[in-house]
Amino acid sequence: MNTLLTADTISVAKNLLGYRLVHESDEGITAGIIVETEAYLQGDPACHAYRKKSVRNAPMFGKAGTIYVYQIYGMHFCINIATNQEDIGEAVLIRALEPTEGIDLMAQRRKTDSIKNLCSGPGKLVQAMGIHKGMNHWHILNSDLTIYPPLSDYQYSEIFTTTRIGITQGVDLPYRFYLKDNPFISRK
DNA sequence: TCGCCGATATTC
DNA sequence: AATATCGGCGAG
Repeated sequence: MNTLLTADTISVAKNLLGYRLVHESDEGITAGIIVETEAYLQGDPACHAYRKKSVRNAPMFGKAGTIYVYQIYGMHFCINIATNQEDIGEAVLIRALEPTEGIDLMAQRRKTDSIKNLCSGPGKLVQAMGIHKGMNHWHILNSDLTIYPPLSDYQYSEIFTTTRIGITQGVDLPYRFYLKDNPFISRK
């Protein structure tokens, strides 16, 4: 578990696929399998930590496993997990989950009955899981929000690699990873 | 089903 | 002025 997060960011982004993200909230437990991630690296113009450390991107410079929650477009939130060594501003964006537990609660939070629409996007999964800004700077291995290795009987297909979604810089970098044929990713 | 567009706050 | 998004809308 330790080396999972301290490895280079590309490896972490790939290795997190299949892991389970679990949130034990006051409203109940929700959980899902990570099926889509993106890597954001040093020297990458799309990375929030590209220029310098700031109040917003500070969690990216935390030790591996530090949670980075930020607001986007004024109305949505996304969650990242910091990677690499402390003071290196890199992270993995969680983009989609395959819902496994607390689906009723997720549906209630998301105001939809479509399972495929619960966690198929970075803003969606944050809402469905009850992830909030207060988790910023927490650590993923020491929080109500945590990760567990894939269940022994969970078989997933190979990892596909593409360019990232929704960015206007670093558009050619192959830093998006998802499980082939998984119906819960953010886009085809 | 696809593509366009507005919402809305924080950062640059 | 730009943004690591989403849901609603209208056209096909």
